[in-house]
Amino acid sequence: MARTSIEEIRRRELTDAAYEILQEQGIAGTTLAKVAERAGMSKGIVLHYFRNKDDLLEAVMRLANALLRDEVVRRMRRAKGDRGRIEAIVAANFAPSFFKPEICNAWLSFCAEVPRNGEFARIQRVIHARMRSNLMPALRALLPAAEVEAAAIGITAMIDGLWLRFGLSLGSLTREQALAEMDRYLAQLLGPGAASAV
Amino acid sequence: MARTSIEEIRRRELTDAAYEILQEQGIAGTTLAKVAERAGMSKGIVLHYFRNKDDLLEAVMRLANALLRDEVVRRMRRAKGDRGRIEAIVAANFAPSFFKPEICNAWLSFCAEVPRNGEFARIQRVIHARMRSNLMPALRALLPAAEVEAAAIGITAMIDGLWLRFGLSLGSLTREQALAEMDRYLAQLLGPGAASAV
DNA sequence: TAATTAATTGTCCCAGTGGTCAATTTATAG
DNA sequence: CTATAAATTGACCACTGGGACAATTAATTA
Repeated sequence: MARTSIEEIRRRELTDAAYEILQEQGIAGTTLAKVAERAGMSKGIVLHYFRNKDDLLEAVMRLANALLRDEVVRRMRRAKGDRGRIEAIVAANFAPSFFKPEICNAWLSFCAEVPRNGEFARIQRVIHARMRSNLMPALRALLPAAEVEAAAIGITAMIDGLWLRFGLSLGSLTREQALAEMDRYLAQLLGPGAASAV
Repeated sequence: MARTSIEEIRRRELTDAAYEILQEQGIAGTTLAKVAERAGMSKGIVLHYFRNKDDLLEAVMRLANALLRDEVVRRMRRAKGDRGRIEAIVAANFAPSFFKPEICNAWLSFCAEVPRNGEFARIQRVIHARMRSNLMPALRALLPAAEVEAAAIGITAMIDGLWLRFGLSLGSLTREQALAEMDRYLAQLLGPGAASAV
């Protein structure tokens, strides 16, 4: 059993609480006091475990990022073949446990601050880079070299676009529609493939 | 010559100033004091012409929206044929005067608040609805009925996704790449068409 | 048990914010 | 020129939020 220090536990509890509040209330609404209350602790403790508010928010984004990364990894392990790997990546991004309006809102709040927060920007770059490096090998195996780059951009853009629309227009875009749209796009790009398991 | 009241002038000056600050500093950074200073007025005057901060921000979003709408209208007028109309809509969304990181940041700040601001949500719905109603007639003329809906979602998602990526990953995605990506997508969707003029 | 360290609390502070308002300046009209 | 209305200012207020910190409590260790 892994030894878990109090510090690790508290940081995780506070990060979880902050993630919840962020989803509900956005960055401005994510107040140290609210986070502390949600976590059932005093406000003072928050700044005992995090240098400042930005530090806490960074932890939140790393958490959200890790959650997505794990989902992708889990599905890629099960995937068969290059096409299967790409479908796994897509499916992970639209997994029911992630593809929720509240989570989209959290990402959106985060993205909106990227231009003014160097560390946020760094995390963002890491996320993009990972997505890309997950996609590329399979795309290289499936497409002529000249098309690989454009395909990678296209897939990520389509994912992001559907997320955005999903998060904003409550109810007017369903998860099923989003998945169908991705399938359709992949079919155009890579030719018809097996129906992806959800 | 249209009679322009002082009130109209001031509101526009303040809205312009707020739009600038929003692009640079996000919603939280868009302070009444900063807006007033940028517009060369006193802080008091801002709340003389706008009920409150949200009211001002709404005006900003309506301005940004109007700027995009005008660009779309202008290009659609020049467009020939259904395919041309769709290309015009796309081209408008990527026009050099709009497709700028700062403007993307402003939109992002706005989108991030949509879930918590009813009026923002309303404006957002209007924008989506207009985009859709611009697209639909041409798509209906070009595609089998069963594909129209998915095509509309796909095009808007691709546009949004490219915008998002463009705004966030400074420099790693160029306007040219984004346009190429859209052309490619439209070609897949509607078959090869004339190279769209920029 | 005593001493030391770690965890946690609650208070205090201060800068900054949106918002109000009476006072003042400027324009308009009689 | 005067009176009235409109435009504009700047001082002021209440409040909130992030952050600092001394004090307290709980846990460890000797």
